[in-house]
Amino acid sequence: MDAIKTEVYNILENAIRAAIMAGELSITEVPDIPFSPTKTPEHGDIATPIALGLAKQARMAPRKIAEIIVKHIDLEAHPTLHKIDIAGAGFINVHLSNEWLYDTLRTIAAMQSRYGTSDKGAGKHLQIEFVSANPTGPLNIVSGRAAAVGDTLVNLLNTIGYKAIREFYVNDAGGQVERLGESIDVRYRQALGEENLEIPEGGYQGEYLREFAATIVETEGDKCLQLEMDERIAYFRDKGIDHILAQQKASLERFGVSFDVWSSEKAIRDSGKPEEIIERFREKQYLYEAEGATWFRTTDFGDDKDCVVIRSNGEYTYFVPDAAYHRDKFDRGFTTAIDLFGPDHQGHITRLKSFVKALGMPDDWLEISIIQQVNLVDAEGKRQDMSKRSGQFYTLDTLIDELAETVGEQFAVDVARYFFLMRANNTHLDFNMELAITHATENPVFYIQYAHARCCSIFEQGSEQGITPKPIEAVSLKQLTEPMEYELIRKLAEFPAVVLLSAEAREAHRVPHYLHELSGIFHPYYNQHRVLDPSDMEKTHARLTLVQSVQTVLRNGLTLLGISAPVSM
RNA sequence: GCGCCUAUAGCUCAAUUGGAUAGAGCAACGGACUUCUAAUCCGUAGGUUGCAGGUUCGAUUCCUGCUAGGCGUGCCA
Repeated sequence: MDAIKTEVYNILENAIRAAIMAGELSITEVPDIPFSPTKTPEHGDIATPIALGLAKQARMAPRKIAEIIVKHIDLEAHPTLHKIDIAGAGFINVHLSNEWLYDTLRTIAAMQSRYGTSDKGAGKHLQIEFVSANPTGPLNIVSGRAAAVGDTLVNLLNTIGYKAIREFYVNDAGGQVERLGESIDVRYRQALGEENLEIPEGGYQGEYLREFAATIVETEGDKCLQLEMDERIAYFRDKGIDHILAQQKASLERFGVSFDVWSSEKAIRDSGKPEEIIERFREKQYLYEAEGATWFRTTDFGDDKDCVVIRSNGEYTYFVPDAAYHRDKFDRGFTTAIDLFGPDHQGHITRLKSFVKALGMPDDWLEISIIQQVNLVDAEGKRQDMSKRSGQFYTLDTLIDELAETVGEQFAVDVARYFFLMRANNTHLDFNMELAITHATENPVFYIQYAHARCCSIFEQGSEQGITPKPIEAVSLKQLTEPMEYELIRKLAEFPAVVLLSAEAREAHRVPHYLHELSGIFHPYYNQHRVLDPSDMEKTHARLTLVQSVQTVLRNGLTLLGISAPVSM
């Protein structure tokens, strides 16, 4: 599609230039020619509203302009063009010749799993940071959404030629992990029979810490009580971080997400970089002292309030290591860093961007996108609170467990990933468990997977009848004459553009929608037109080639999403 | 109070970044298995794109002001 668009662009550009030369269009220079999507085959394959855009400047009716432009195009000289129409308010609709359709099939056949790739990214290094959940509890489903989105974005970016990596920032230092240590301490002592103990303010109430404490009692008995309280809490903190981090990793692996780099906040704190950051901020006069604390002037960068970077007790707030961490990313040579934040971090966006700017990095180097909250809706349609502190959160593992009961482990992961990916990042997502479980067979992901399985089934059936697909050079593609076949190929041709757009806009949800649309053409086609027809082998082979292309695109698309492409269902 | 996000069919959401008649899936109703898998297909119905202005050839998309919901909001991360 890209090559053909360029070709059409050039043809149109030359036509406009010729019209200007002939004195028929009173405009000074050839503008950018926009293409608009064609929603129906009647509008051709490539359309442009360029005549509408020129109307004012040329002081002429759009349709008249379109006529002039089209007059300067010699269809005979361009075999790829079938015909050109002027329609509506002055749209120029370009219909391509069938040869273009066949080329699409040839391209897919030649590129196979690489169909959809491009070199737009030119090998630039990108880093996507996502999930980055505190090591204080199991991953909840918002983290699951972030994991699915981040993982897919990396796939998409790598597909269009970037070198993108997945990174997880572990907040293994600071107040929250101290509360973790204290909470484990309480559970540990409770497990040993001590009474009248309560989880401290800001601590973690979840059942998982009770279980974890029980395993400590099992392996170490009561000997931890011999430690001083401070030492004991630090011991439990470190032990807890290791344990919970391992759990989080296991959940992510189960979900099909593996990170390339795990960064540690503690390591950043210990590296001396926070001190350098503070020094630089101080030099540039961004800091001031007030109320016993050190503040950063985020208001200089458009925030509504300044923020504390060094607390009155002398400790850094997490802003400092976070700023140091982002400086570190920059120093590692990434051309762009993309952070996927949870909904509770939106206040952090302006601050972090302020730090990035204050540290002399380019404005657009850091992209931040919020993965909005996931509301778990239960059978009664009631929303459930998923805060970690409340202790009644719903974890990613629980979600997959519950789905797996009905559809099995592999499909559970597939369904969850698809549900998380099908919505735009910045919209709130209602995850209706009841619907996902009881109507599992009506899930869009099955619709797509079934389309793929059907393709496979056709080949299996064919080989039983002794029909094996021929190489595309030996196939008479002219046999593909049905409108649905035309529609199908047009859709297949869109795939690389969908991948490109999706990656550049950081909008993973476009891919699931595309695959659903493609399946929505294939299923009816399958129902209405027989592929294997022993009485017409020419047509059979042409259709097999088409089905192979559909299969390839479905598989490539599902792979991008981390969803399996089953050969049978 | 201030900031960010959201508002589109009864429900959940799309709409190729400003283009042509705003599209899918659920839910509802009526049909199709002697067929390459019925996890499918065919048909019917569903809309003042939250409200009011503005920008222009053209707005679901951009701007302003409202309304409603969610989230965030100076020493947690």
